[in-house]
Amino acid sequence: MTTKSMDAIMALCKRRGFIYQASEIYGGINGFWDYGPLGAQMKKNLREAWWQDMIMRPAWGKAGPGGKSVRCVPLETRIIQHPKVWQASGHVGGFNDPMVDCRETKNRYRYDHVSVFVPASGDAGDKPLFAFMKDSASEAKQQKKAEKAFGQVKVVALTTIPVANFAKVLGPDAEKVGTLTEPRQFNLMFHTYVGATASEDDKAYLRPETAQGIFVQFKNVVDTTRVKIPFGIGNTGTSFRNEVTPRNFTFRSREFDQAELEFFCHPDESFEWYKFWRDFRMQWWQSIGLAGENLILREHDKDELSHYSQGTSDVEYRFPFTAPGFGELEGIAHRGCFDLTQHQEHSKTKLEYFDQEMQLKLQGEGKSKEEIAAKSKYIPHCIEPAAGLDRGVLALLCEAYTVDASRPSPELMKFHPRIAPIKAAVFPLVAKDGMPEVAEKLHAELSEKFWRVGGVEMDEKQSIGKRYARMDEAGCPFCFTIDGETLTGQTVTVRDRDSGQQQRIALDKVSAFVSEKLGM
RNA sequence: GCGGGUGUAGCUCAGUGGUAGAGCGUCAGCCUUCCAAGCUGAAUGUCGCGGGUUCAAAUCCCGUCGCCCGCUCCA
Repeated sequence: MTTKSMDAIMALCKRRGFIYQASEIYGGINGFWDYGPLGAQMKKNLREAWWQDMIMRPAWGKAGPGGKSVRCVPLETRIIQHPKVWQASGHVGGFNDPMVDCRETKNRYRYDHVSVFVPASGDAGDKPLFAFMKDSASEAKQQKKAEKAFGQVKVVALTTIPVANFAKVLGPDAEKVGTLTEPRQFNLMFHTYVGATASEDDKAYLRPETAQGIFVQFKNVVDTTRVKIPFGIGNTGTSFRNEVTPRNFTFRSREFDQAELEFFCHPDESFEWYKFWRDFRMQWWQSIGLAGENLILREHDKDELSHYSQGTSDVEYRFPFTAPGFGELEGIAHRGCFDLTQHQEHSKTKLEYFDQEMQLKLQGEGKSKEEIAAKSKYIPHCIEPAAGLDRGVLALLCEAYTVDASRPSPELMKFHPRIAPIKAAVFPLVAKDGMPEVAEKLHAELSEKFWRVGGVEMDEKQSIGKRYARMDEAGCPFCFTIDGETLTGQTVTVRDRDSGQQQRIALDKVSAFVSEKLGM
């Protein structure tokens, strides 16, 4: 396997209008990317495919565990939620830790975890202060040095030492003094202010994930839509994370779109549903063009799991910049009842589900009242397939990018027809002899039929080779050419993008041909 | 955040102090009966941005921003 050139992919994305740097004419802004005309359509196609296959006809109509039908409903929740949402979810608590870096060793430490040996008497004079991490190798080493320097020592927290005195501090693993940076906040959530006065009381966050909106509206959906467990709620939209290091083209962007499903089920069935969604999500990515060995499903090890999770898998793609490793496209997590329980506690609102079917079933089985009550009223467990749409687009771009030196136009994008932003193109072989008129008519017919799913192009300029080449880079799967035979025999050639092969089909069968290839 | 690299036309890049260039692409015309073909012509740049040195800066200096690579981080 040869690794594709990320530089070449990025150049093509710019050149053909898939992806532009955000705010480029102002010098760009780190971690943000815009989509050009082809990229915007392509990303829309990906989102539509997700919406169709996860909400409108979940899992392609497959039956779930126990032969149960899979029902999902859509939801659209806001980027800005009540700040308490993020306290309940754990995002506020988990990511507010100030850190200090060591310029010498490149180590990074939690500011409030660093301790320091100082002289028991107080004044260290011009001798250094010895920082260390409790229960690490640095503790004994620094203690020895400190006792040699001061005799009696005591331990204080680094937080008690003025930053101005950091110049005298010897970092835990450092050889030279004064290598620790001032403490810096690493808060992955974006802040904003709600209301024009923008005081601290108005502080709010831009969501770091779309999932919490689903949990927050879980009760409303249950109360107003007649859904019954098991069922899913899908939510797509933009999320924000202040990534420490945005890197690798759009892979780690600070603003990105997610497509998340929360599938709620009875705790006893949750593991079966987890496996169901895990396996389907893998098949789904394969179905839209990530069919090769670059896509893997990776089950997390036990020690990687969150404390509440009974299982997590990642769908991972081998990007050119991760190869030979893989990068995450989607995580499928068994989240237990963690999120609903958290929101129930923080909001003081009952988020239990009353399962009448379960009650009737248990009654029929003659179970005790206590058991029936316990088993038919519960906080549902939740399976979360959470996909990154921008990462999906990036993986599809990387997978599609192909260089074939034997072709007159070596670079082409082998998009799956469902994802391709341009679905078909119509060319008159030469711009005369009545061919443009026929082409225009066919173009109008195809546009009429397919405008909902993507572009249909018509091009009569320049040589036929250039026109094919342009469509290759845009990833258009089929080009139809009107030639002399069209005028006499009512047939056209259809050129397959990936093979360059042509076949003749009847002019009046072109529309049906495209429909079939698009699976419509 | 640290270290290294880099930034000139849409793309790839040349240009080491003295009039901003090439190839490709794009556009127009001609030609052209199937693969970036040929001919002619055209448009496109605050040389990433800001400051400084200089008679003169794409070029030297300082700062800054973006991108790439490595480290670090990544609920």
